Amino acid sequence: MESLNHQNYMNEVGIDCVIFGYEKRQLKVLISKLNFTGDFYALPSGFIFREEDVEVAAKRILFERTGLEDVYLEEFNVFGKADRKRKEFLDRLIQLNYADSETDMLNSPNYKWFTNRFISIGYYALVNIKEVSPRITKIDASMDWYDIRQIPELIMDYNEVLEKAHKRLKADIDVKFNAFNLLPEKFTMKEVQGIYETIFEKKFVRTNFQRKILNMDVLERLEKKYTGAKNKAPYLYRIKG
Amino acid sequence: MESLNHQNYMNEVGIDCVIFGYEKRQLKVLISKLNFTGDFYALPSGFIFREEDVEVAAKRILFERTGLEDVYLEEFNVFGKADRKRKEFLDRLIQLNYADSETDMLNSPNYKWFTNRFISIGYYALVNIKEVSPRITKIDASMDWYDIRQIPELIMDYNEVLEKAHKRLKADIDVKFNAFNLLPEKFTMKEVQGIYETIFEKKFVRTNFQRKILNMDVLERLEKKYTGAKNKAPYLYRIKG
DNA sequence: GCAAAAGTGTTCATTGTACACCCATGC
DNA sequence: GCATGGGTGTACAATGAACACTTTTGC
Repeated sequence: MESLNHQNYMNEVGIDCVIFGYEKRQLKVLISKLNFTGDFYALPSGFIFREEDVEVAAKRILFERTGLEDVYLEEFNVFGKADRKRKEFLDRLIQLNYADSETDMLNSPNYKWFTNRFISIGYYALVNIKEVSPRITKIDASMDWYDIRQIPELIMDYNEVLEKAHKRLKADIDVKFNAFNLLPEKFTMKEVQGIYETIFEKKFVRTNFQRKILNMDVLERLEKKYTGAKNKAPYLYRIKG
Repeated sequence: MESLNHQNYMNEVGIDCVIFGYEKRQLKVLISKLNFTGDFYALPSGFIFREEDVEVAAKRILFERTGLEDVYLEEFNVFGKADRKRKEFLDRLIQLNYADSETDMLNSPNYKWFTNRFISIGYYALVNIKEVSPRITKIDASMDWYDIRQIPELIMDYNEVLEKAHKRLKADIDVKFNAFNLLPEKFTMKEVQGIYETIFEKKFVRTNFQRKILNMDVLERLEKKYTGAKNKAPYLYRIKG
């Protein structure tokens, strides 16, 4: 188990991130496979420096994992059960990876730190999947995008965390008009419709959808997009302001 | 400064409560005046035991202050700025109350504990004001209901906390149908309308309001309420389920 | 019967949905 | 011109707001 300088972190609070991306009519989530024997899948998470604002910490963690700054972020829930199955997960990890030196491990400061009771603050982020080059840390074997309909079994209570984030995203979209953050800066109405249809899992009538979105009065129309296709070129849009 | 057994509490996280009540067409909030020289007003708050679920802690704190169990509770925001003006408040309190022994005070464990960097989880509660007999603790001089339009200056960032709770309550009401929790078990439609008009600060047309609420399909109609007034007796309603 | 307040029905306006129609693009 | 897909207009339905009307209650 790698060494971690605990001193500088708050040791009762952490941050869990649900990072949403969109591609090919699929809503995707960034999930890490841990660099240990055994199939351990986790949401990107991190700790808060002693003198750091929580939101700043969330942005930092997001930057570390995606390389993105100025990401759309929303705090959606606190996970504060006393038992978040953290110990259960760690014991299994140690059993599979450190069978020989198990007793040493159980007495190490790292083990103590990690089995500490943690309250975590859940943030969800909306990113343009094309701009992200997932960065792995020492504890990740890989970081990949998973279709929200095909999420593997995650460690601890992360499946529940993910579910809550998804639910909250659906509720926010029609209120906060935030779906556009899943797209590049400029996009066509068809792309927006694709996102809505994917997230709500239903079709919208093209013409009425266009009016509905434009009536939100949050987009500005830009130049047309000529793709070379033999049909009328669609307008590009951008978030106002 | 009273003694507090820190050992059993998490020492980086706390809970702040915004307790809403309704009376005489006023939306009210429970605020404590601290038992110290100087006008220190605070929101009810508390700490979390090491092995206690956060939500359980919130319910416990609410019970301690109101004597109520099974209160409607909603987590609405995390307050995670590194500087929440906690030290600023404490220093002023000490200056006004312990001028003589100031240096001792600044070195006491209690002072260290209280000036610790705290992240707080904000809950708002909706209660039937008539059922509440506000209970003061040792640090409260009094606990009183304040009209939300006439809130005194609160310590730390509590005015901001209150504002966020109020904003969230307004947004939740039409989605979660939770306004009824401000009333007794049985209530008339006119009382419901009073709450809505107070919270949204506007009048509703009586007949349409009735239909709107009944169409939510969350109330069941009970017997009529005979008050002795010389007019048609209104029906009583209750939350379904 | 009368005044006060509760409950229901009816009309009109606003919004939402379905769909026809027209327009731009490249071959 | 023609096939393809984007943009606008229009008719109808559903919902919401304003208000008239009816019912109940106690004196």
